[in-house]
Amino acid sequence: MFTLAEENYLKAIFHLENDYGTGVSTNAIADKMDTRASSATDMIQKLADKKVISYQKYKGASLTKKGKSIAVNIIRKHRLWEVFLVEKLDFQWDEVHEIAEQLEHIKSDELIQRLDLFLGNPDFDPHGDPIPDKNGYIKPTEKKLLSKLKKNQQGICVGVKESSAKFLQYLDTRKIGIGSSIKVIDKEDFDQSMTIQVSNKQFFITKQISENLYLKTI
Amino acid sequence: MFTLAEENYLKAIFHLENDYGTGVSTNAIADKMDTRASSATDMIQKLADKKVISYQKYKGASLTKKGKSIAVNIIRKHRLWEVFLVEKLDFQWDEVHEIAEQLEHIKSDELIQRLDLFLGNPDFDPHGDPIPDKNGYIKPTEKKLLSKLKKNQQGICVGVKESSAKFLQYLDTRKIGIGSSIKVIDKEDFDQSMTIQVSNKQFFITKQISENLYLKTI
DNA sequence: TTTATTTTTTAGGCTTGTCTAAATTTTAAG
DNA sequence: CTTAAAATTTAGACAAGCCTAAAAAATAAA
Ligand SMILES: [Mn+2]
Ligand SMILES: [Mn+2]
Ligand SMILES: [Mn+2]
Ligand SMILES: [Mn+2]
Repeated sequence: MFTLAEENYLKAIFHLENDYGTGVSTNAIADKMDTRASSATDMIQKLADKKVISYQKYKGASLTKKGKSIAVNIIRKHRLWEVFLVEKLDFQWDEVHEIAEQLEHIKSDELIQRLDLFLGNPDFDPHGDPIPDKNGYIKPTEKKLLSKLKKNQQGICVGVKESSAKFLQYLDTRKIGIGSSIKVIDKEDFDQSMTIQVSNKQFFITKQISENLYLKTI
Repeated sequence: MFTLAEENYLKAIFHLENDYGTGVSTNAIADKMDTRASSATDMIQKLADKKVISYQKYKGASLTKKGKSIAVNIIRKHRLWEVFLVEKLDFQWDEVHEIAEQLEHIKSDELIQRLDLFLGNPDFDPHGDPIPDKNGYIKPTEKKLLSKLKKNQQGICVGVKESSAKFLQYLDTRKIGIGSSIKVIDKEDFDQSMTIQVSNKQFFITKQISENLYLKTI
């Protein structure tokens, strides 16, 4: 059985490997966990002892099959609970992450299986992130950052890269959400800023925004 | 803010004061928490420092107003989650306690308020225990142990004193649940055993059973 | 290819919550 | 009232997770 801290480290390593490739540095882990490098080293050594990561001194860490499976299961729980909070309890998408951070550690396979059923076996969480199935399989989806689109291209918003409350609230003010149709009206070469159209309204966004919105192009 | 361990001790002290009166002994607490007396003493001292119990060396502990309020809130959360598990996820009443023991520590007032609403502001949990309202008020209900009934008296089962999975499963085999109508057909003076009737079936129960079933007499 | 900088690990400490063993206090017996 | 037993507290230790400061290794610069 794994402690809350261990589970959080495994999840962090999973996301880091996902985002930046295999072999995660001590500093990267410490950064993500908001702890000191020495604390990260301690935990890395413990996780290596438990065979959930492979690790050689100074060479970074990678999840083993077992470690990955644990991490994915936590992510599955996190995302299912987020769906519950939004779909059943009417929370907004910017309010659910912190609560799901707690709920993801509740230990009961039966609970998650029943929750999944209760929610109608959803494929995505409120932020557009895919929900791994009970075997840990994550269906690959083709999605593209808005920043990669050229003038006159368009698509449907299917996810956010950043999912901080701040960013999500910004999107709310612009009426952008999962399912929104977005078209690039104009793109500035110099700073990658864009004018986009969202349901007959046009406005200006910076690169920082377009780099955090995933679209499915049509 | 209170740690998980602190919350569990507060809850234990609340239940002990409820069951056996004010001023709870170190041993009683250690017993309920399944720890050693020395560990209980450590925690008692910490909780006294935090002003959530009043305590004098060798004299036992009692919850302060603040401590009681924290304890009741945890119990509220526990019971609401139990309702959720049974009503929404179709768990049996003997399967929910352990999961609720975890869920009761999730920290979010908003979550509990919304959960309460989602469940239709239930008054009782699946074991017949009252759910404190958000101000910590517990509506007093008149209920009587089956063991107190005399021959030919009857009532409706409104709760269980013991709520171990074992006991609940025993009740299931006899088709006894919340709402069941129970009549005392015969009572043996010597050992307090009874013959009872539950929906046109009669059977024999020991004192140990009748002392753990709450009825509302009619 | 040395030297300087950055990254990582180690050493030693702290807090929480637990334990065993021993000391102390209270309560029960004689 | 004195002694024995039971309850409670204290002392000292340990694991988990974190920290700071210092040492060691890897990487970058000169
Ligand atoms: Mn989240
Ligand atoms: Mn999410
Ligand atoms: Mn319960
Ligand atoms: Mn209950």
